[in-house]
Amino acid sequence: MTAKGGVPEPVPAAPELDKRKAFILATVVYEYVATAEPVGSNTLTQKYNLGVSSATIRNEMAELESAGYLVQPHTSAGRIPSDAGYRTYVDRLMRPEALRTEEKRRIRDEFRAASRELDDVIEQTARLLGQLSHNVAFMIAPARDTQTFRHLQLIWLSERAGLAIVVTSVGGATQAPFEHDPSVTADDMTRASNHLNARFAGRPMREIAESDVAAALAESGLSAEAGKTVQDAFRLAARSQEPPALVSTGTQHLLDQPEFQDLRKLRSILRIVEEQKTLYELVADSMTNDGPSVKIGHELGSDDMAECSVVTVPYRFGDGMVGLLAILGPRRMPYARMMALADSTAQSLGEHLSGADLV
Amino acid sequence: MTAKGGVPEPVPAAPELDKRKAFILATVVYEYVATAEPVGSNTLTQKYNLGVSSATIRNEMAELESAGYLVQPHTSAGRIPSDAGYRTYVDRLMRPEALRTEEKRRIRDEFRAASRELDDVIEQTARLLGQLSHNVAFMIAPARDTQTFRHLQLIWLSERAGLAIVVTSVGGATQAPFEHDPSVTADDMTRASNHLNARFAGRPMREIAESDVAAALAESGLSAEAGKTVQDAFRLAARSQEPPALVSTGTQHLLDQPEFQDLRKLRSILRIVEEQKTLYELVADSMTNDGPSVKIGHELGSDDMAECSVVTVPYRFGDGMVGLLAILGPRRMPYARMMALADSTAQSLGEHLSGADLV
DNA sequence: GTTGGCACTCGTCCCCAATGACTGCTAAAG
DNA sequence: CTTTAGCAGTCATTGGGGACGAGTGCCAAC
Repeated sequence: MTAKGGVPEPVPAAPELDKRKAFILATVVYEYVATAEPVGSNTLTQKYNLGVSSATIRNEMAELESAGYLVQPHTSAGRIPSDAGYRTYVDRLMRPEALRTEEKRRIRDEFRAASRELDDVIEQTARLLGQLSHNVAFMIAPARDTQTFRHLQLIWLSERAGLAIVVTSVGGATQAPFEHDPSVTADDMTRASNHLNARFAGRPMREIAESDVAAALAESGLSAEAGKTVQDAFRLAARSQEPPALVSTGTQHLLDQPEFQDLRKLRSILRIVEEQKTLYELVADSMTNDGPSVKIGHELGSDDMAECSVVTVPYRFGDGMVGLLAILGPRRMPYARMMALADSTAQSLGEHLSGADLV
Repeated sequence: MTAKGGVPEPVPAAPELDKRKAFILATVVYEYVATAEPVGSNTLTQKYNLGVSSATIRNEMAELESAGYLVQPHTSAGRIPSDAGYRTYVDRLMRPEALRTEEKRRIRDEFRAASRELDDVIEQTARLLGQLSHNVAFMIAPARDTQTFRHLQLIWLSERAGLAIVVTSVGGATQAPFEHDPSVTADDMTRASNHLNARFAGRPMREIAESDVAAALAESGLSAEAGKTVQDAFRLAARSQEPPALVSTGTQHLLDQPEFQDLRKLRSILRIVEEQKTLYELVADSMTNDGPSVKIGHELGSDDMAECSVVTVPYRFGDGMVGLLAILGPRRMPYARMMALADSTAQSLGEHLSGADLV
């Protein structure tokens, strides 16, 4: 009941699946992931030491199919896992994988030489993950509202117009232009922004409500006009870059996958990857999870992505900032390894970002 | 000697090609671009009114082949244009196309609603051009050194560290972190930066040499230490974002082209598009050209791109700022139309960017 | 210089038979 | 009640072979 050829498959407890069914399901997933060919009862008995004949396996597989874990591409083919099959495999059957110490070190080393600018780090991490996973990798920058407010700076470019710059704990500065009524003096506005800085510096952006800003400005004793202008400038600069930047790499790896030789499927996936908004929506909810999450096939909620899976891991750093790192590939992906890669990378990224005095 | 079916082809003067050869070459390019099928002598005599028999055309085509303008994919196929054939077509044979007024207006209208932030405008333009051209479109942001310096702002984030922000005429602000020796007071540095602002505001970045900055800081009478710190901060902030940002869209359109059904070709192209650096190098030299430029097949200097062509148009705005807009597609592309699209888009983009008070 | 005619090449298409990888079922054995 | 061997049946894949046809080059005649 242990694997003979290839990597051994574990046989964990699984409620409604008896031990043998669980082993068969796990082995079908493992074999299909490795070969991309539907798995038949003979392959199973020949490559793995099951102790029973192929006829028995056939019966078991038929039951696994009617229970929804396996499907047959066509009558005379072997079985491949369904979404539910993969799901069970990921949740309960597979042996979680840890990277070898050497691999972990290689990843950590990649960050040693990394840039100190958040945008660059994120882009470089995406490239690294694309290379390591041989899949599409993409990164979502930490949402603005998980960052800490540091400074609002008003820069005068002309009599009536200027640039408002909001500096947060990472991710550098975002800016928005503002104009102001001549009745408001630059001096007033500078004092108003100083007041805001004193009052809110070090606070997480999400805690700085519009009403608080208004109240703070009102109590500063400055004219309502000046307060209003500063408040508008602050809001615009704080809100820019939303939704957060998304960078993706490695689309060329999709072409290596036998399931994407069909160009129609490939095209719709490419379109979604390019249209960053859709991609963002597919995984945004995983940002609040802890550790690696997996979405398999239709779980992604898009027919175009039905043949894909996505592994995501949030990366955290500093004081509660959180972004998302993701691997997108065919549903038939080595989940344990992808999760380990993503997890280690998120870990190293988080350490790098926390340790550094980032821009 | 004029076209019968389809759009008529022009018959311009062409030194070593007599009128008939020129017409045949132009027609082969036109027909091949339209159908993606090698063009034979019969197709030509049937679809176009040549006044001679197919045998004569065969003789002419054989000569065009030995002169290097046409090639035969295999013995029993028609001819397709070579790089040189396309080149001659583009330079001397094709009738330049202008967009219909209605199309031009549609493009102009797209910009009416466009963002005021340069990065957003560039991204939106890339998407627009991808859609219009049904090809890959990419944009190179205006090089930093074509921009005008407006303001250097030092922001204090702690006792010894801060953020230097350089605001230029467009493209918003770029920033770099700096640290300073405690012996230098913040006040000194602020005065130093004020001095720089007074001295250089409104000057093109490329004219502000390191030595000028050093000289200006020296003559300001501030300590060498303060001057040095400010100079470093300025240099770093000014140099960030180099090479300029590149955004691309429309890779999915490549999949529609019959020449890229072969996934090997597709993969290497996708890799290059993703690796923005290579793409940048392929076309960077066209930035100084005036109006549309075309690079055909091997002219791109990359074997991987041998089946592609790129149409580029610089877009100019403000006081000498220049970026690049490009369409990348199969060598078999409707050059006149692509050039017209790119040109009109660059025009509208330039107008939008010049007219607006951009961030 | 042009043309019609002709033999020749060669990629494409389609049909069809052979193959073989599976299955499900059944009846017998454990 | 479970397991197994055996067997008939299904069906995608493969490869051969012939027909097709598009297109060429060449040549002799105009």
